[in-house]
Amino acid sequence: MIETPTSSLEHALNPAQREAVEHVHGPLLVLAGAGSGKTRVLTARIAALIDRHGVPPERIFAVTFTNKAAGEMKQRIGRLLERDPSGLWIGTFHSLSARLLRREAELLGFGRQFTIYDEDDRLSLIKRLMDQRGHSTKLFPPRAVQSLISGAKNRMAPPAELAVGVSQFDRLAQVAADVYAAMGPALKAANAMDFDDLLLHPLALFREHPDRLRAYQARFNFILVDEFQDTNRAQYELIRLLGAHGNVCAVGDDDQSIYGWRGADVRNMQDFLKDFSGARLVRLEENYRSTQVVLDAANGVIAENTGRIGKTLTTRRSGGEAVTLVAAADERDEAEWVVRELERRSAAGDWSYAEMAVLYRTNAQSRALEEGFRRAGVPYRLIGAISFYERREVKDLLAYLRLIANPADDEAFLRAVAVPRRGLGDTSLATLGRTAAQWSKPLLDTARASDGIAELRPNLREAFRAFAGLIDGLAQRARHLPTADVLEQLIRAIDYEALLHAEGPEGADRWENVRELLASAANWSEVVTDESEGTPLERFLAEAALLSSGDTVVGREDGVTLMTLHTAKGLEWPVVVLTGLENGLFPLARAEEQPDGLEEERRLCYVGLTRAKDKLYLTWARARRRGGELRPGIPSRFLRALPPAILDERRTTALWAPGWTGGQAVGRAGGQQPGRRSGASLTVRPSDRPTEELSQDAPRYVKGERVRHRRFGGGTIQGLTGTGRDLKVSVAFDDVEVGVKQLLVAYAGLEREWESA
DNA sequence: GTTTCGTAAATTTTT
DNA sequence: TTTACGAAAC
Repeated sequence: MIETPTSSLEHALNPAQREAVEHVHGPLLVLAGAGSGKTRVLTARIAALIDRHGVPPERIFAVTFTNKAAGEMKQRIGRLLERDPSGLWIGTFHSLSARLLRREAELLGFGRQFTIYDEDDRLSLIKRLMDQRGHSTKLFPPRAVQSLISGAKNRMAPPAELAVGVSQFDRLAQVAADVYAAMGPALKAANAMDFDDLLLHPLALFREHPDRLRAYQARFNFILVDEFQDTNRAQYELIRLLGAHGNVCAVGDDDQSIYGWRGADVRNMQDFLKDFSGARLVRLEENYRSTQVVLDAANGVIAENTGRIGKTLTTRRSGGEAVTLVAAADERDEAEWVVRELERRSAAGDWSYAEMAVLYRTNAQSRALEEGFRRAGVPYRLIGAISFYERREVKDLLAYLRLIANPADDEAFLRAVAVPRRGLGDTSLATLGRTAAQWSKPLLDTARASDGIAELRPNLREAFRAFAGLIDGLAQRARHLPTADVLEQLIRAIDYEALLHAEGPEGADRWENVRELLASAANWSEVVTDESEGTPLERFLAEAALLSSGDTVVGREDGVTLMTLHTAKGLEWPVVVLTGLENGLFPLARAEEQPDGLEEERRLCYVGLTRAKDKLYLTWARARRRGGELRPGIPSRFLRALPPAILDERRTTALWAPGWTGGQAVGRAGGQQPGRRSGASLTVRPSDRPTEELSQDAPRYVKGERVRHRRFGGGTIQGLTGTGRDLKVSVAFDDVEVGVKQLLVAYAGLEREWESA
């Protein structure tokens, strides 16, 4: 990340940037191209508001895309001001809304101690509601139901609207509408809000209590929104309401809109100009990040999109190292090549590992990469794959804490009651659930009063009562003890350490995570803030629920960064490797089907390319294991959009080595490849072997391909089965006497006709 | 009849 | 890493 001299920051601003900083009153839309210094503008603007215009920090409402970005921005502002901007409201839409709602929950019929349901909680609630309401979870996948409901919420559409205009045969939409209608009351009964609710409830609050809207409008004199292209309609509405005074600065880039699948709507950028009349439009088109070569690559890709607002990015960094495009045999070979190359460049003193990032479309791809880095002993850090707070042991303990904070949290109850096993299984829990529904009480209350449940055997009633007693006792202590102490007592009470260690060697790692959780709980107890925004325990839980994936780092600080393209938004590195550039993976097959989806994938590719300052590597594999199956891959259509003049095309040695068969030879190559001397790859002139043609031998042998056998002669491949050593091909030989044969590739010694020719 | 435990299948991107 | 299913154990 670019470091700027602290005191003289504004001198470093170009005219457009300065205009964005100095336009203080009235609406402002900043169209900020990639790498055009928008973070710098935002921080300078906030610092100027406070320092030069005397705006108290607590009157500024600044929305960032991740909490990490908020933290960094706050630090930078602090450095500019040479003091801590305490009181400033800065964070994601979700965390700012949660903070606001904590103060106003009671007006909406929620308790102040409401909990935030994460994706898992919501899904399991949906499943339970479906069961309760007699909808088959087999016929109607809960995930599909959830995504319909979430989509409706993001559009601010009520349940009834979900089934409107839908064919009466579209049972899924009808089921979703029914579950959606039941979900509101269920969430309220559990005193819980899901991610979408965090955005919708403030709107309801402002609608039902105009005085609260006026109060917040009067409080937040200045509003800033980063990554505006990725806001959804509810978020836009929130800004429109809070920012009715017009002092709203929105910063975005329509070419970097990559969250359409979760309700983000680029139209918000055009609507801003309509809804905030007299809005000033500032374009930041000078890129300070990348070489011309990198920008040429990015522009080539994004130019294929239609309906762009349009802008021209320029850079003074003419030229630059060519973009290296690498064809690999499979994902393991791809990882190996990437690791070797990065190792080579690090050894050559070109860049340090911390200056390099490897990006991918799906989290599943991180595994092969991680293994490659580990095998080679090259340090790396993995961002966001599994959040700390998503680990089983952490979720188990957080479920207890949630239940202690909010006794109505049924999802927390169901998780906590199952760890450790208490002899209370599905049947008993279903009975408890039915009774709770009859009594209109949360599960914990029902468990406490389980003596009144005739259907339960006495020992089960006792087990429920004991569990409720445990929670009640801890809740009692939570009133005057710090969170960390409560957590410690809880761990002792359920003998969690022994439970983990009984799981074997893995349990020790898990126990380490528990200790880490204890440490972070201890940190939190120290922070003192306004009581109206919740107890330390409540804020600790909210923080855990709203942490973004980019906030969770595993590995060495000085290592190569590994993360998804989505997580990489807003970041930059001197060296960026984009992996898995194959049709069906990037762009994803599902997205390829609709034009909107494809355009969004293309923007995602643009985001990835523009993360690079100096050097881009692009890799694709001719075969890739997906879901245990080895599948052939062809180069991504995005690669065709790259200007040939800036490309340096290569293939890995594994692809050159004769006799390579599936994954088998890749392992062998890993041991003794003479790679490092010559850079582990050979340069191929594009004209010699067009990438389209190269794709045809993936994996090495592919259906329809011509091959030659020592004894049987020429033939055509009919099909492939198995992987690695067990890879079998069925070949229809030209000699009708021979006919169709099943051959084990590893032993058959087949040759490809074009190689032998 | 229940619970628990083993094995197998499945995952786009994330607040 | 959960979730789903089947079988053993209680």
